[in-house]
Amino acid sequence: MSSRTPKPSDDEALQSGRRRATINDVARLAGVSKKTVSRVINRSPSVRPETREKIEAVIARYGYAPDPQARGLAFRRSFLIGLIYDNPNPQYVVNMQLGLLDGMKGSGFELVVHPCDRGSTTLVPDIRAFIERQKLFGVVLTPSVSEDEAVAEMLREIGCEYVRVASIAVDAEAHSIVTRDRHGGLLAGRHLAELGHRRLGFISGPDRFRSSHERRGGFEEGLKEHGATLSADCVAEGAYTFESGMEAAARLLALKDRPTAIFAGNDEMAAGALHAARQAGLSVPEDLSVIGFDDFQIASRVWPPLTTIRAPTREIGRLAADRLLGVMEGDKRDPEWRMPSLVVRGSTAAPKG
Amino acid sequence: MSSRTPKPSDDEALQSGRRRATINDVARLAGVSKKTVSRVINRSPSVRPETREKIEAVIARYGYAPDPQARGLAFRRSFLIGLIYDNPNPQYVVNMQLGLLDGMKGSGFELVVHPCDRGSTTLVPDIRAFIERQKLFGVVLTPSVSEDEAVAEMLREIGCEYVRVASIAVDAEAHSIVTRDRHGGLLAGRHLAELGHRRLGFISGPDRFRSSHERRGGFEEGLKEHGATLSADCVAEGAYTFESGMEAAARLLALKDRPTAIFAGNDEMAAGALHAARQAGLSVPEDLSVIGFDDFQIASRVWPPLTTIRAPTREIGRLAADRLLGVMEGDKRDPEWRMPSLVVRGSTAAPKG
DNA sequence: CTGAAAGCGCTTACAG
DNA sequence: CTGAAAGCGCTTACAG
Repeated sequence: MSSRTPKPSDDEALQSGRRRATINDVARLAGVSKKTVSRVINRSPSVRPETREKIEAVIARYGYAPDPQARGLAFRRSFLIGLIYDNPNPQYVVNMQLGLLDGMKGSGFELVVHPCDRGSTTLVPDIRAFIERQKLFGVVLTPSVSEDEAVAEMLREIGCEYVRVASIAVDAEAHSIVTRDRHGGLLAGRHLAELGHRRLGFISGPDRFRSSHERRGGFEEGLKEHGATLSADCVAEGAYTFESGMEAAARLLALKDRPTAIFAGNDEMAAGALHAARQAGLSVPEDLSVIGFDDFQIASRVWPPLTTIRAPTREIGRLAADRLLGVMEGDKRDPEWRMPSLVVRGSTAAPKG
Repeated sequence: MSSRTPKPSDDEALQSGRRRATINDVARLAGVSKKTVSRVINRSPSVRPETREKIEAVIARYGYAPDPQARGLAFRRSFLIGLIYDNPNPQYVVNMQLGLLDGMKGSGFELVVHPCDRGSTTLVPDIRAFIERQKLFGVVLTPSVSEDEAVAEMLREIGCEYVRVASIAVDAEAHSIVTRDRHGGLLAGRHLAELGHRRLGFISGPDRFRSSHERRGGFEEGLKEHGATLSADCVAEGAYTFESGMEAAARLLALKDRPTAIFAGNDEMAAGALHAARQAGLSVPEDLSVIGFDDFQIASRVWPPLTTIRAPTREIGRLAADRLLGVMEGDKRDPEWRMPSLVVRGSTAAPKG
């Protein structure tokens, strides 16, 4: 029986730390039932203060920590949170993980990573199997899989907690963290327009990423404030990769009336644009201004260092974890800290002449 | 009771997929005891073929998958594998995770990530608490925390399975994956010496990383093959970061008799060296050759693209998972696929004159 | 406010 | 080769 009286040797093992304390040990040592210990663990209000203190003393003395597996089995739900992503950028993934871990610190939850392929025909059942097998407490989804309605639908159906990180509100507030990419695009447009650029180029991300459209929309807005516009022939589609950025920029730079400044949808593509400019014999920023998006490490490694829009990915991850764990009800912090912001470096300048 | 006869409504739920099958369902439906089902799950040889087939048919029919939490509780061990790391490079971390996931695919294990701080005074107890709380099946450690003997000692003490990824054999073969950084260094030295360089510079990683020393040792070996040597004044210590590489390179380039080629301990520092060269008014590779290590994305993003040593991090991760899960006994593949290799790009050339 | 019983879904001895 | 009983460490009704 689980509530049997332990043999003397058992207690020795406990004392010496060779055996971890269980709820039964705590109950016995505190002279209460395990149910009452359970109440303390789960912060039930209906425990007499003296009883609570007595139990907490024993818990502290023996360094008792409830077994997440046993609790999970009884709760029919684990203490694991899944990060489901298809964004291939390592820096994005790591920053997001760090942010989630920031928010989960001390919560007793652990982070399980689950890359996926948005293009897979078995995407929804695969994710579902992952969640049900591990009985995940909840999941955090990042773009572009966060923008998949079929996935969200399935999550609701099986009753899994979830938070979707996306550039616009794709779900109820309790289920989404909005990254405001549009605002970042606006800052980029404003910056270039203020420098005096009037002939502008844009390299978009892939169509399936909502951020591609938001960044462009914001960009056009920013230009408009200063009477500039983005003409359709100056838009090239990329894939958020270095190579695609290089190719797209090469196309834009081959135009008879080439742009004097290019806004690339992310830093990787902006780095590609830098290479394309070099191959076209153009100097940055003298002949061409380039601005990126993300402010990942690469932005300051290339030459010239990229002016870019800083996306606070780690902070966003922290918010996502906070929301998932329900500790974000009363967040009254300045919302600015989670907004994209402009970082000016050496790749942008006023146009010549 | 767990073996009670289910109510009709229970079976409906099962049929429709609203309820997941348990070992009791499978046992009842197959007309055997749950113990026998357990034997099939755990691949026990002592089950009659016909019995096994009958059970497997039911398992397939209902898509039964054993609950890892319940199994874990009974086994006193979870089906989680921890990645414990302190390497701050996002690309390294992500590549390693992908490799581990490659090796874990289909195994039923999940990956839990656990960044740590090697400098923390509570490093060992923190890791220990993480492992014991989650009852991890095992852990994979990467440099530099993989090189910490106190951590390894604790792992053995608590009987946790582990694999240490390191540049040399720091442990018994069953517990280590060797990345052969020395060989990579040798390729770098050979390459530069073959190009004709005789005055060489080296930017090392931090002292606590064994790879710093291995890469240097190999480098000197490679030079020696061609009668070249690394003089002590041409060695600068970095910290595997971009900024440290920039500073270290600046110091080397300020020498009266400056080197014509620099081997940086990793790509990040090599990128820093490129910036330092530019600031010193030197062209790469005309005035200075630069070679990195890792072949992470950054290597092909900077200008000129870096000649570097490719470290097969993802493959190494796969090997680590294979070893941890014990599926690597009979690995007869060509060991070359897990060796560092030379990738020649635009940052190296013969010295002038 | 507190507890005894039953159960979560598995496995480990122990029998036979 | 197979099974009934007890247990892993918790929580959920249900009592009182």
